Parts: sequence; C-alpha cells; structure tokens
Amino acid sequence: MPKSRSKSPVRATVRGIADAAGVSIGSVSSVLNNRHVERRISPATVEKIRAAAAELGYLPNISARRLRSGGSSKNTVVLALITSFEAPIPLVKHFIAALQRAVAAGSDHSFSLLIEMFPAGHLREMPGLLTGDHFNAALIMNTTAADDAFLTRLHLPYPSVLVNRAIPGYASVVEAAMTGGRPAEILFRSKRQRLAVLHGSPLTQSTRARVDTFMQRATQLTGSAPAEIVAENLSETASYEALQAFLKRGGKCDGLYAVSDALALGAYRAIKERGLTIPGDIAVMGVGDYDIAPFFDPPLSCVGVSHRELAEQASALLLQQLARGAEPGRTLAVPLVEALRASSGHHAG
Amino acid sequence: MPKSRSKSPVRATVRGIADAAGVSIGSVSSVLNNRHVERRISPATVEKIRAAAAELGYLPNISARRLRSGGSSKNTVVLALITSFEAPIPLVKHFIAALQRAVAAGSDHSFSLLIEMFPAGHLREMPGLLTGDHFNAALIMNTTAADDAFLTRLHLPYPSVLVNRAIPGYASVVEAAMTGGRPAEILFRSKRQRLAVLHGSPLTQSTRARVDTFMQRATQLTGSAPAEIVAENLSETASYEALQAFLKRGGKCDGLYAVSDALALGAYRAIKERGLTIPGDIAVMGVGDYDIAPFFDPPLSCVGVSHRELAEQASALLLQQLARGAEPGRTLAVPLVEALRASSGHHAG
DNA sequence: TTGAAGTGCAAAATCGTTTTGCATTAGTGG
DNA sequence: CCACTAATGCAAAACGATTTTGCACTTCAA
Repeated sequence: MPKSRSKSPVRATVRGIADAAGVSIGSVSSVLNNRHVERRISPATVEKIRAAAAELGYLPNISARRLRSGGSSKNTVVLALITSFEAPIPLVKHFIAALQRAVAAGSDHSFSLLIEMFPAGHLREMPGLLTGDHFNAALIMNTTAADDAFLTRLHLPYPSVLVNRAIPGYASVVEAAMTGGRPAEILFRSKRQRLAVLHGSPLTQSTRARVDTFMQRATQLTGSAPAEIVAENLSETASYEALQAFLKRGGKCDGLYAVSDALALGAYRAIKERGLTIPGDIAVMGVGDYDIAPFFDPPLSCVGVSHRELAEQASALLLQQLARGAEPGRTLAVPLVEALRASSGHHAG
Repeated sequence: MPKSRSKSPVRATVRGIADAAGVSIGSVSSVLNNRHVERRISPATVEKIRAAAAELGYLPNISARRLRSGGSSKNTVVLALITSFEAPIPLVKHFIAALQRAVAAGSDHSFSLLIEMFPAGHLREMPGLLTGDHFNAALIMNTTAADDAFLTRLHLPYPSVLVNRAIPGYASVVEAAMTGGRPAEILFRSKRQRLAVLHGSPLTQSTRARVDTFMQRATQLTGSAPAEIVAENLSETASYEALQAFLKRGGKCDGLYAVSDALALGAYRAIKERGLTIPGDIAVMGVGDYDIAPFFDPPLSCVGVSHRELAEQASALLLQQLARGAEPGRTLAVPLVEALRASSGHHAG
C-alpha cells in the first residue's frame, strides 16, 4: 500500500495524485508520461490516475523534471535577459540574436535563454534576482536611476553585464563618449548655425550623455546654445507633437539632432507638414537604432553605435565571465559608426 | 570524514567541490552562498572551498537550486515562446508583452518566460520539445512547412498554441481569411485597374493566403489577373530591388498590395526614385505589421490583423489551456482592421 | 578534574520527478 | 494440487542543491 502524506490541501504533485488515486508515485509518473503500456499499468489504473490528475489540475514541476532526467542538457546554463517593460524592443532583438550566436559559436555547455521584464524602477522586486536561483548569469538593460542605485548598493552574486550603464564593480558595455559631439560637428560642417536637440522624457543615462555632449560641442562651434525640444515620451507621435509645437510658436532651427530614430521619424512629419524641406531648410541627424533609417524619406544620417555590435560585445563579455569565473568588472566602450545620408545634406546613400 | 564518491572526472557540483576540498557538501553550500559567517565555517576551510570551486569552474545547477529552495515561486510555470531565427521580431515583442500582461492580470501561479529559437525547418531538433522537460506550455510561431509536418505527425505532450498556422489537434490563432480580398476591393474602389501584388520568398502559410485571396478578388473585380512581383527575401532592400526591376522593364501598375510593411517601405523608395507619386501614380496598401506605418511618407494604408490583438488572443488561449487542462484544439480567427490613410488615395490620417 | 560554553563540520532531511528492481497476486498446464 | 509464467504496481534510489540538527572536539572557569 502506498504511503500517504496526509497533508491537508492536496497539492498537485505526483504524490498528491498518487494519494488521491490510491496508487504509488511511480505508477503516476508512468501514466503521466504515457509510458503506461510498456510499464504494464492496467487500463483501470490508468483511468483512475488520469482522472485524479485532471481533477487536481496537475502541472509538472519543470525544475524537478530537468533535475532528474537532464539527459544531454544535464547542466544547462540559464542566461537571463533582464529589461524593463518600457524597453525599445529592437534592441532586445539584437541581444537575443547575439546571445544565440555566441552560444552556438562554441561552448561545452547547453544554454537556455530567459527573458525577465520588470516595471521601470522596480528591478529590486524581481524574484530570483538576489538569490540567483533563476539563472546563472544576466544581461541587464534599460534600468532607471533607482534601479542603478539598487545595483550599486547590492552586488549581484552571479556574472552580470550592464548595457549602457557604468556601475563600479560590474562589467558593462556602453556607447562611446562623443555620441552627441559628432552630430554637432557634422551639422556645423554642413553650414548649419541654429542647432536644436530633440529628446524624450525621462532621460536615461545614455540619452542624457547624448544631449549633454551635443550641447557642449554645438555651443563651442556655433557660439550659441542649441534649442532643447522635449517630447513627452519616446514615441514618434510625441516627437511629432513636440516639434510641431516648437515650429508653430516660431521656433527656428536649421540643424536638428534627434537622440533616437523614433524621434527623428516623428520630426520628419512635423517638418514636412510645415512645408519645410529636409535637408534644405532643416538638416536632421539620428542615432541609427532603427534598421530602416536608410529607407526614411530622405534617408536619415546617423551617428551612433551599432546595436548589433553592442549586443555582440555584451554577450561576449558575459560568456567570458561565465567561463573564467570572476573577471574584474570591466567597462567596454563600443565605438561610434557614422552613416551620412541625404538628411544631413550629404548625397543620398 | 566526508564520504567521497570517487568518480573519475570530478564534476563541478557541490559534491565535486566537497571531495576536492575534503569537506562535506553542507559546508560547501554554506560557503558558496556566503553564509559561512553565520554557519561558523573557519577561514581556512572557506579558503579551501573557494579555491576548489574556482578550480573546477563551478556553476550552480539552477534546476536543483529552484527545486530545493523554491520559496514563493515553488511551482513556477514555465512558458516558452518558440520561434525560428528568421522571425520578424516585431511580432515577438508583442508576444512577450502580451504574455506578461496576461500573466500579471490574474493567476495564482508565478510564471517565467523562456525564448527558444530554432533554425527554420529544424524545429524537431529542439531539445526538450518532445519530452516537455523545459517548459509547461509553448507558443509556436514562424514554422516552415517541414516543421508543420512534424507537428502534425507528433502531437506535443503539453498545452501549445500555434500562431498563423492551423494544424488539426492544436489550438491556434490565425488571421482572418480575407486579408487579401479587402485590399483588392479598396484599391478597386479607389479607381485602380492595373493591380499588382508584392511578396517575399519563400511564402509562408499566411503570406500565401494573402497573395491568393488578393489575386482572386482582384481578378474578379478588374477582370484581369494582377502582376506578381517577387522579392528575394523579406527585407526592404530586396523589395526595393524587385520593384525597381519591375518598373525598369516597363512593368505597369496603378495599385500595389505589399504583403508586409517592410516590403511596402522598400516599394516606396523604388516608386519615388522612378519619379512616380503615391498615391497619384500608384496607390499602395500594406498589412500594418509596422507600428510606424502612419509615419511613412505618405502614411501607409493597411488592412491586416493587429499584432497586438493576435498576441493577446494567443496568450489568452494558452493560459486557458493551462488552467482548464486539455481544451480541445480550437482555432481562433483574429478579425481584420482597416486603417485607410493617404497611400491609397484616402485623406491623410 | 569536571562541567559548561563555544566551535567547526558531518550527516540527514527535503524539494518533485523518473526509473529500476522486486514482491505480490493471478493465471495456466501438468 | 503444485509449479511455473505472466501481470501488476510498490518501494527505493537516484538527480544536485540548501538547511537543520546534532555530534565531537576544544577551551575555559570553577
């Protein structure tokens, strides 16, 4: 006779089903995996077990299952991609791809990729973050200042790489410093004198840097500070409305730096609707985070890091940490790439 | 004295470390979790254990860890998003978001989301797919015909929902049938007589349906079969080149249906470069899979399913299956939505 | 010298599953 | 009625980790 645990609320485990059906857990497992024929379980018993399983709403515990029958994927390394819900997903896509490539390229382990999302500012509440019992290593992006403060205070007990955030003690991959400086130079060389910068709200560590370095270099070159146009959020629509309002109230500029391509796209519409031309009346620079920037009308000039490159470096750094044990937290700067197209007055590309 | 297992190659487990350091596994665990101070492990022992762990390149087995110290997330349900590498990722984004919303909305379980990618046509080789020991339920998209055949033959032993594929026995969410018919009607009503359809290669089950229904309805309305323009792949560039070639060799049309927005964007460029206008010379219809279609120049008219809606329905269906046990494989058709904008000769939106 | 307090670590229990070996019962032929 | 096979399903041993318990030793004070 199978021993019963006699716990008050029957949990939906093999043991719970076994108790409910009055059989042993071995039999339950056999039936649940459709091995009942080769294990020679009688039809009546199979039926009893199936009924009990359905009744209890059984769902197998994946951890237990993998632990027991690991097979080839015995010690699977679990990689987590941790990002806030508000993330620009095109970036996420590159990370998924880069991790997959890095993993495929060469490794004795087998990997699986977990996506964890948290509401911006609430990283600390993510289950498993502190105990490290959900993954072996993590790639963390799109954190807010509050999240960063939290990470600074408590060092995570497993390999982790931050994207576009430099925090002491962590490995990180960031975009090169002059992301804002180059656009200022390019617009200036294109004979623009009244510059403006367009950004969303709130500013992150990296967009803040873009705005600041642009302001600084632009002021240096043109002798006057650029206008700062702030959209309500990071969407095309918000950008469109912000620039429309700027132009309507008589704002003037002949060179515009949008700190994301989504903003640039919204700006395009506002400029054209106003009857102005690109780059004739206003030259526009973006950062190259949309793959389709070359298909804007006119094609958008960009200065920024390649998302693909950023993702590639971050993945590599993570796997290195995993392989070599505790690597000192190194910060890697990804170099800028320029793509000059028609929107800045260069010939179409 | 701790008992040793004396296995030839020392594996990187707590036991392996314990053997190497000559201590018990309990002590190893304490040190590895930085509990050594409250567990009163001597500094010398701590050092020995740390050295052995580093030497062996220890990585904790996540399954074992979760199994033992599950805590609140004791029975975590693992949801997998399975897609081919070649997937249009914008869709993936919607699924991630929809699953997260559905899960947050109401459930007694805690969930975690796994992303699994496979090379198109090689779904069958995915580890854990048949045994079901990697996840509790799966949402499967972007399969090829070969993958579909495989799924037909072997029924997966856990709840699963297919996206844009109808296979007997599986629950699935597909776009409504007339995705191609409506664009034909809209272009015809807009006084276009020489229609054309632009698609990539290879055709999937759903793009094939779009092309076919368009062809059929267009022929019915205009009295002649539309031209079929085939791009080499699904990219903007391929589309640009295909339409450019078509126009260069004297191909004529005044109404174009592109079966994805990426293709439409490439088409825009080819049309404009040729000195033609949209919608004056050629009216264009897309399917609305780019969020930024309203920001095309001119704004792109679309008839298609909302990706958000598709993802929402699929997630809901998956969670229903999970909750109610085995639900009969139901196919859900997501209705079409129309957004008529300037590109089809309607007023700008 | 002896009891108490303190130290360091081994051993055992546990998480939920799968699988292997074995014990029991039923069925059959002589 | 006995022996032998077939049928059935139970018990126990893993899987790799964490946590709790408790034993053996030291050290110290009385």
